[in-house]
Amino acid sequence: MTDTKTRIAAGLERAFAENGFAEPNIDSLREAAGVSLRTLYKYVPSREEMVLCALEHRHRRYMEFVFDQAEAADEPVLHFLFDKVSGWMASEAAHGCLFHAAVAAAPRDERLRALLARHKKEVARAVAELSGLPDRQGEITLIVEGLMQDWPLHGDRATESAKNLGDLLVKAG
Amino acid sequence: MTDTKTRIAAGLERAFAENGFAEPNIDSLREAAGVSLRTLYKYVPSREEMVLCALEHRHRRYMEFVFDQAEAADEPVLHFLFDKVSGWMASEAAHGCLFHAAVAAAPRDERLRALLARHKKEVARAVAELSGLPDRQGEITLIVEGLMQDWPLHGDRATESAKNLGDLLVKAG
DNA sequence: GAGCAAGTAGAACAATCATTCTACCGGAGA
DNA sequence: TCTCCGGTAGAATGATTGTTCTACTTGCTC
Repeated sequence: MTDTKTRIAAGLERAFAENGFAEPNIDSLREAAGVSLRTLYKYVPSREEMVLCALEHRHRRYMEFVFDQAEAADEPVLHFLFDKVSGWMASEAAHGCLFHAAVAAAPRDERLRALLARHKKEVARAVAELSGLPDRQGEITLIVEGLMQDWPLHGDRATESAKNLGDLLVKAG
Repeated sequence: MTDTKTRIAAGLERAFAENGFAEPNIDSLREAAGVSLRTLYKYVPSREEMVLCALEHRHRRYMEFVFDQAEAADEPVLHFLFDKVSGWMASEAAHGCLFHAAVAAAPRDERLRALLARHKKEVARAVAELSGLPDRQGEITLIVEGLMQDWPLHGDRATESAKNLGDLLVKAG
């Protein structure tokens, strides 16, 4: 039995991922969290905090989804990475990166910007470690960002483009 | 003297670009448009329409900024393209692509999604025509998307990564 | 100079919002 | 058995929202 705070965070994450950050009001967030209004505010005392809470939960789930069991790959490591990212988009992020979406909705919010920066930094570090191409970290990051942005529009064609670029990167050393 | 509708569209575009789509209320939009409330509603009869109006104006300005005078380039054409895009980010889009931001704020809005798709399609077509690499359209689009997403975080380093990837693409033919 | 088109300024309104508060319930431990 | 603890249900509140409306001004044209 997961504890209440985690259940709330998971529900909030799902609500924001499905409906964006502008639309959902407190009552729909409460319903998604599956909890009473009083309990919701007890654990997450304002709407702003609800956004941060959802994103922190998102970060943990994303890192686990993309980077766990990475050594089990029997395909080129960048193909494996881009397939994982595409799989994440397909199952969890049909509307694109949730962190960029949050910042886009409220670009003046410094805490959100900081959270985005921290998330992307940790992703870049994990990517560099996984790929074994530390001096190509910038290029791989850019491909991943492009893939996440382009996937909602072009689906698997975006994945193929990412893999092609990855191949060129590997070949060039 | 530009006509009223254009002045309103320009003001709305600026307001949404600076403050995102969730935060600005009608009165701040009115102020940015530099017009009275009555006039604002006369030309743009709802907040939803204001978003669409701003994005249509944005599209025209973006296409002009990035793709006009493209033949005057004396550097590799993809370098020219990525510099243009970076220049756009620096002067106009410090928070990333406004179309993706709009959709991210209200992912259920079909009209917004359609506008995003149309914008990206026209950009992809112009990119293919400019680059002279029509069968690499997917890869170039992905680099451009990655650059626009990554630039707010990494600035010129993102531009360099994009150019490196572009060079690999050209070399591979 | 009358009339009209196109604007400003801002009050009024109904709806919705985030947040707080009151009242109640089930179970576990002393 | 009593009594907290952690929860539910939902009403109350006060601020804010998008939108509409009234009253007034300015410049152009017949």
